[in-house]
Order: sequence, then structure tokens, then C-alpha cells
Amino acid sequence: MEKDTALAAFAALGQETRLDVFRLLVKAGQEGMAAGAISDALDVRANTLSTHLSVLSRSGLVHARRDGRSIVYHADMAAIQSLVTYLLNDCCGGKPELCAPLFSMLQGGSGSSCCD
Amino acid sequence: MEKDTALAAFAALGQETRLDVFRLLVKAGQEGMAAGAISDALDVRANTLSTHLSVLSRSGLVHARRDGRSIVYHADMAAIQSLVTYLLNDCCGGKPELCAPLFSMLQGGSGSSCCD
DNA sequence: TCCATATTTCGAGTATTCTCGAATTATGGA
DNA sequence: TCCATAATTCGAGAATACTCGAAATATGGA
Repeated sequence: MEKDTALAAFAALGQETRLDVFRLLVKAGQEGMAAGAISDALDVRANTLSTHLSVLSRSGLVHARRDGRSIVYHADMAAIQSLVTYLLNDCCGGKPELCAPLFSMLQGGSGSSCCD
Repeated sequence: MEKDTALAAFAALGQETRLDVFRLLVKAGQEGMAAGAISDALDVRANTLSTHLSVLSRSGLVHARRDGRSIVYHADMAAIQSLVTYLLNDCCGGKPELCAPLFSMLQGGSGSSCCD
């Protein structure tokens, strides 16, 4: 992942409404959610949401497809993967020992609440 | 990790100079770097850097300690860890199968360039 | 105490971001 | 074709963020 991509992704997630949208889309999974449904769920005006969705799209964190009159957005899991990898690569660049605790946690070593 | 904390961390990393600072500090490891050294390394004015460092500090991604006349900053690895966990918890909330590919990658399954 | 160094704080100017109402584009159905 | 729905684009106003020079604070040494 290039620096600009990571930068765009971090900036996209560093805004409350967009973080909410992204988390909602992650929960929605592969089928995604239409812009209108997101707007209803989060109580954000359609046009405001639209600009946030375009920021998320440009960052690569979400993608859109048209379905009839609706435009359905879904989170790009590969993009999250890349972003995490980018952070971790940073974290252990040249100093693997710094990274070890992270990995033991991610692998469920300490009662992780994720994917066990 | 609470939402506000994650938000602050993402926002902090979504700015080029701050991302540069953070990566530099991660590379520097536990001994950290003085503000002046960071300023020199990245060619950023001292006062501008100072405001960026305060944003990073408030986000919890870095911490400061005084050493004589210098103030030495270092990255908080536990904060990265929390941020990654936050993203991953999102990613597999209720849908573990979405998270599986991430873990196989993180565990070095596909030629990862990190910590092998 | 006095001075130099290291860093932060202050204040202002510019740029960017966020939000909104109104207008526009695209689609599907009568 | 005409209308209703779904979403985006446009333009403007308010709020934030970024950067800088100048001034202030804190430390160590002569």
C-alpha cells in the first residue's frame, strides 16, 4: 500500500459520520447497503451522506454498484487488510521484537474478542 | 477502545506530516526521538511540529517525556495494537468468516513482509 | 544571575472540510 | 411520455485545520 492510499484511508476514517458509515457497511457484509438505507440508519441527510460516501470511495475503503434506482455500497475487506498490514509493517520495520506482542494478541493469545 | 479514541487516532494519522512523524517514531523504537531531531529529520518547523506532536499525543498514539532540555517522543505500541483490534473487531462483528482471510495473512500465510 | 538551547504557546492568515438547500441526473413504472 | 423515487452535484456559509513569525516558558551551564 502506498503512503497516499493509507493517508486517504486514515483521513476518511477520522471523521465521525464516515467511521459510522464504514462500520455499518462492514456489519452489512458483502450484500452492502443502499445509500438511502445508510442515510436512514444513521440519520444523515442524503446529500451530506453522498459526499462522505464519495470520500470513502476515493479512499478505496468502500465500493459502489448500482442496483435499479439504488446505489449499493459495500466495505472493501481487502482495503482494511492492506491498511492493517501497512500499520504493522511500520510497526516492525527493522525491529521485529516490537511487533511480536501484536501478533500474539491477534492470534487470540490473550482472550481476544475477535474471531476466536 | 472507545469510538472517540479511534476517531482521534485515525484523524491524527490522516495528515501527512503526522503520519511521517508517527512512522519515524515507530522506527525509532522505545528510546524515541527528541522534538528537535524529528524536526530536523522531516524538515518541519519546530512550532508547526509541536502542534502536530500535541495532536498525536492527545490521540494517545505517542507519549512524551522530558530529558534535560529536550522533550523525547515515542510511539505507543499498545495504542497501535488497540487501533488494529478496533478495526478487526469491526471487521468480524457477527461475521467471523469475513475476518478469516485477514488472520491468515497476518499470520504470515501469504509471503507477508512483516515479522516473518 | 545571565545566557544559550529546546520546545511550546499565541495570534493571524490561508486553506480545507463539513453541512445544507436547491437543482440536476438516472432509473423504473404507469 | 410523464411522473415519482434514489442519489449526486452545485454553491455558499460556518467551522476546523494548517502553517508561520513572534513571543513565552523551561532547562542546563558559565
